[in-house]
Amino acid sequence: MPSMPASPSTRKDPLHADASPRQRPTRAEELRFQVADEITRGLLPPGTTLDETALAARFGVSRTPVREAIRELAASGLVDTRPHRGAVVARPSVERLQSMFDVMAELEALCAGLCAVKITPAERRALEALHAEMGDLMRQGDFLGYREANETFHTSIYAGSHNDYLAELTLSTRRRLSPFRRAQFRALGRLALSHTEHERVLTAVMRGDREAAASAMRHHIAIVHDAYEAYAQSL
Amino acid sequence: MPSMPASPSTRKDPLHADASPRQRPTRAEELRFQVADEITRGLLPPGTTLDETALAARFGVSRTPVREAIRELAASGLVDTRPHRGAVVARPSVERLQSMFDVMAELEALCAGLCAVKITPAERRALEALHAEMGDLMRQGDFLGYREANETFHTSIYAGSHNDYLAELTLSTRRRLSPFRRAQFRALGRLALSHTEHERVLTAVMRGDREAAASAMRHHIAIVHDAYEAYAQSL
DNA sequence: GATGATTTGTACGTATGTATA
DNA sequence: ATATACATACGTACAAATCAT
Repeated sequence: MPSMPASPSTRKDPLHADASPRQRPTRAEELRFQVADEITRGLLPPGTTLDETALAARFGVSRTPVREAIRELAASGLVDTRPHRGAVVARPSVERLQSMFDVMAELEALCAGLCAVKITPAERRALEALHAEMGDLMRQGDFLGYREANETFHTSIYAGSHNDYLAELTLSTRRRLSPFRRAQFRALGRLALSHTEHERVLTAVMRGDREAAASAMRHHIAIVHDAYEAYAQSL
Repeated sequence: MPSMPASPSTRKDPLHADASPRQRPTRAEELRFQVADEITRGLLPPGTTLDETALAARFGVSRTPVREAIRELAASGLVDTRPHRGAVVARPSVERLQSMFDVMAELEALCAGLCAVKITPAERRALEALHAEMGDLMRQGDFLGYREANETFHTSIYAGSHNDYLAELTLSTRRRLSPFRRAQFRALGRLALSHTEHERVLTAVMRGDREAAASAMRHHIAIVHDAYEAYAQSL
């Protein structure tokens, strides 16, 4: 009795670098995943209040799993909760956003640096192939495709660091920031610039040059950051 | 061990470095805080199973807030949960522990580096005073006192970075690692060495030398790490 | 500022899945 | 392997706090 179209066959999200060893998913877990996805995709913009009863009704479950999902989202930083006052999608101040971006740049740089030293031949090939593919997507002006591949590129760098904890921290930070990076690749110029930055990261990684890789990635993230400072103004 | 009933007067938490704006604490929040504290203090060693019913009975509440507290602890990484199979205090593998220490060193180094550049005069004075005090504690062989002051020293460095998000990440990582650093200052030699390392960090910070501060802190954390590698072996 | 409506927090009962004999 | 015991997951009812009037 699928009382709700809880999306049994939605498009499989390739954004699955979670730490939980997927057993049979419980309702609370599905909810958490679903809501987290909607937050990062921008369907639930920062500041949106998350009404327990409404969510429960929407997903055809009781409030209990909804509450647990919200708790977890709060612990992961995607939502803010205040006792007896409900939960809202996190809406960090401009200062905090700046902090997060600064840390993001350092974390990504650390990943890239470690990646340059620890990447395996197989990962190396995959990364090169992905970069080439992204070149095509860029030339075709396929913003959506590039955006998706870009996620894979970055998570591949995280994985290449061969430090699981670092990869988790970086991915978690990336997700927390994703609601504020929606308009990232709107212009073709941005896309080309991003690709050039990637190129620098990639060559440094391929050379095994840790410092250069870190530096190039730090620069790349800073560029990305500048791209939507305007958005932050609107807070 | 007086696992008293209801206990409406459990308000003795002097360990408040949390990010949430303290309203009236809810039961689930108190539980989370309490259990987190017991985990980091080593009273609930890694691998301990957290029985919902037992915890509920022990704290004189129903299972509902216990479950929510456990969920949050799981999201923060202090406990591991598997669907329908309960929760246990996190017991990372040696490899993962290594990952976490490596990241810890980098995060602390980043904090120290930023601190060197951004510290305020007031913070500067407080840090110097604290360091001097720790010198006394060391000479007196006051392990417990030093240990406590050491926490303050490090969190002061985090705060001095003036990057709230970085401070949170670093503190969170420190907490996750604390169950594995229990035997840290057992020998006087360790204590003296720690103090010398702090001295190097401090002078670099006072000089405003970002690179030196980061480097000194990275080295310090690596030392600390080596100090209880033996412990990790026992996993 | 007090009161009623609404929402969150907690207790408890039941169902379901896991572990053990 | 089947059945039994038990812990967890979920639903529902009620209490408490917030907010709207």
